[in-house]
Amino acid sequence: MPRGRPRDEEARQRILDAAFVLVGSRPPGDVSINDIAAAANVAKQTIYRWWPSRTAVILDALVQGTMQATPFAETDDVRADFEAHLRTVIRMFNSPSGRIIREMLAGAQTDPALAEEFRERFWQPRRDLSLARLERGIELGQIRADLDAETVLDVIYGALWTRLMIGHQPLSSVHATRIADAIWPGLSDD
Amino acid sequence: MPRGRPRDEEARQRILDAAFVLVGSRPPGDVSINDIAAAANVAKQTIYRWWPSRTAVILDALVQGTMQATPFAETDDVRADFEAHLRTVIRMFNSPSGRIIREMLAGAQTDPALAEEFRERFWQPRRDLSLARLERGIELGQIRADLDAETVLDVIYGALWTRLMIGHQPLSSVHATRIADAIWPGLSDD
DNA sequence: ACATCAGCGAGACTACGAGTCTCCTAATTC
DNA sequence: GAATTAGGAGACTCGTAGTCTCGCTGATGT
Repeated sequence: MPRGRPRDEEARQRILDAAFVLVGSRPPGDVSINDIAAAANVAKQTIYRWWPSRTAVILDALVQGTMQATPFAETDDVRADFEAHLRTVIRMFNSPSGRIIREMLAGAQTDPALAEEFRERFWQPRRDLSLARLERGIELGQIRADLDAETVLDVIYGALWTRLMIGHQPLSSVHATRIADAIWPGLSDD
Repeated sequence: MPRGRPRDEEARQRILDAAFVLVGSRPPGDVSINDIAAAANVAKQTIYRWWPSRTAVILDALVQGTMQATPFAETDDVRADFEAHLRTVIRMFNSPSGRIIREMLAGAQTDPALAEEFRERFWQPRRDLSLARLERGIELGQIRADLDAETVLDVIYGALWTRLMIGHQPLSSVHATRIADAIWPGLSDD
């Protein structure tokens, strides 16, 4: 046990919860670090003792609050699995998590360190899951083997991410089917 | 002719040029309105007399400086046209315009008015060009007619926009071919 | 018991940038 | 030449991220 008063784990949790709820429910860019501190019943310094910046807290809140939101089922129909996964991602984008992701992306454009952390902690783990499923689909002979895997994933999920960030069209679950309809004939190995 | 001293059109141009050069060449988020005013040899008030906000100036600079950067050739091979267009977009994303777009997207996440203006003045005009080419491809019998056009464009270009914003992988012109390779077999009408 | 150490709440304080205001001068119309 | 609007310079306000200080608290070590 280290010297001194131990960290208050409950306060830590209150901070992350408050960040998630506030940023997820208010107009984007509208939540200051003071707001989070007040909502968590915590002093600002307590936040800065454990996180290096405002965005770092929010990223933590996002990672914690969105950990299990997009599970990847594994049946013997790879297309169906991807379509189902697209639907979970769409639901997640339309939830508070979607707002938080948008804030993180905004920050990432002007803060390379945040961008790196976002990719490492949020983007890449999900990406790896999708990649594994894609490779399994190739093994199963359901997906062409001659394509660049990163590109295939960019194509599949890029449509969603772009709508999230540009907002040129609404994003609903029918979109999952439409994307699969457009892409799958070109991906399938027959 | 209206009363009073006429607007200094040269100053207007200097402001837009300075904004384009500065934002396009410096680390993102590193250009203040004072920097632009100084570089353009202009008083800050002169900027705010004509633009409502910092981001509005930069969006104007982007629109003006990127107007003709992604022309859409029309041959009788629709796939080749799209592939060529993807290459021009990639080149544009890797130019100063790309940095400016990233700043605008960052701002758009927290400023709905900017988001709307970005879509209207930058996104939609290009989108309309792509849409027209896509519909022409359908008429020519080179592209399936049963797909949702917006989704097809999301899929084609979303891969690029996502790489621009996430930065998980570099974006070079070989990517244009890879995207076409992955998508076209599913789009072509045969 | 008591000193020591680190965390906590409260709130003052600093740094910085967006946007406003003021003052004076310049260019144009009536 | 009076009125009007723009431009340059720079002070000013305001809000927020992040720092600092202070008195207090909950642990450990002797």
